[in-house]
Amino acid sequence: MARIKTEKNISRKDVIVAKAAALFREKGFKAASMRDLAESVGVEAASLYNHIKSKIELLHEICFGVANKFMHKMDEVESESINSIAKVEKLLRFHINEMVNHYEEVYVSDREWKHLADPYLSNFQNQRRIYRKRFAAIIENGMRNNEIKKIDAPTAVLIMLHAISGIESWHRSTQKISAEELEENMITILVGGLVSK
Amino acid sequence: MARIKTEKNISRKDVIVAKAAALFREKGFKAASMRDLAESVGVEAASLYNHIKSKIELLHEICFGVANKFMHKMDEVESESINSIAKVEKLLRFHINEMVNHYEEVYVSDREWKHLADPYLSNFQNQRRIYRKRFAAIIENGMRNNEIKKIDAPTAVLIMLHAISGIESWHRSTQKISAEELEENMITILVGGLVSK
DNA sequence: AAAGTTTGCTAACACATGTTAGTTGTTTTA
DNA sequence: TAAAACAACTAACATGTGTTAGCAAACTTT
Repeated sequence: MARIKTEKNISRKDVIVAKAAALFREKGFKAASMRDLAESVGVEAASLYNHIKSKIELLHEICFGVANKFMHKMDEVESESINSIAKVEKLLRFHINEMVNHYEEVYVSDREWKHLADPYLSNFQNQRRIYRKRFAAIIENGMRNNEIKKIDAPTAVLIMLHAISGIESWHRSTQKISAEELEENMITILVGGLVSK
Repeated sequence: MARIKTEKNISRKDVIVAKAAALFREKGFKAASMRDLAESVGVEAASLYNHIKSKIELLHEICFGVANKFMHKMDEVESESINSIAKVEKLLRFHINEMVNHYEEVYVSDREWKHLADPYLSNFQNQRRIYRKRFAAIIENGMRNNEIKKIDAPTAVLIMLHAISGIESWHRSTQKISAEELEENMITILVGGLVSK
């Protein structure tokens, strides 16, 4: 009857959520079973329910944890007094770093949110829509200032966000360039494609 | 006992595969049940097995159908006598068009391939790896000719391919710009981020 | 050390899943 | 039009799923 090990300020639930993120990332939400998760936590499946309400709750935790983090960053960046390109770059670097350092959660939030059920589903979709609108607004502002070439801002946002989700392939690959190189390369290409020359 | 309707040169199996692609795209491979598929085809679940061997076979058909199409295009483009940027642009336009016009299949092939089982899984992953290497080789060639700025080619490939998969969001969105505008915007940003100025 | 609380276990349930067997109806072929 | 092939149906099975009930062990508090 070995207990789930915890460290200071990390609840057993947190441990389960983290393991769930890794598992959902690997197999997908639907394909990952509670028995799989239990094994990875080192416990019987039923025991998980002493800490969580349901499987879907794990997905809530992951998705909204990520969504909130990005929304807060957006608040922060919007309120800074820097030009639009700099704002875009700051957001991109944040996305890249999150994708590199909190791969599992971000990936799951990105790819598995469709398995959420209402009202969480609508809520999540709303947050996403709003986030992208705010991102697009920054780009449109940059276009008005002639920092950014004339393009469709929502399309630019979509390209950038999805491009970053490509870091998945970087993680998977065996001969990785360093995280710093990756970041600089991505910024070069993505921001380079935006600036008006 | 209404039969599955077919047109000339389209087998009942083709109809099922197409419906499966739509369903897998909507719900994900694991979450889509054979009973769901049967309903969408207009038949009982067991009847599907007169035309297909298994659920996973449907995924094979979709994934390798898409993979082969892209590989053939790569053959074609590689053998053309045009500069590297033009090759990249041609490939990108092909990707964009496939994603716009054969959304379901391409999306499923992109997102659901991990549910393949060996030996198909390894085979598919191999094809992907090879495709990306060939794409990266074109970019590296462009760098040697000073058409393309000095960047990590595999990273550039990864950005471009994932950026295009963002067309998913375009499909989902209510106020779409036209497919032509979408294509031009994507090319502007992606190719613009590559060219050395 | 006793009492209370937390966390684990085993067993089981209800249900959804992919798939097969056997049969009946429908088209195509001879 | 009879025979052969095809494609649909109903019924069922085996398996895997998320989850609950009830109990035992291990911490925590008093």
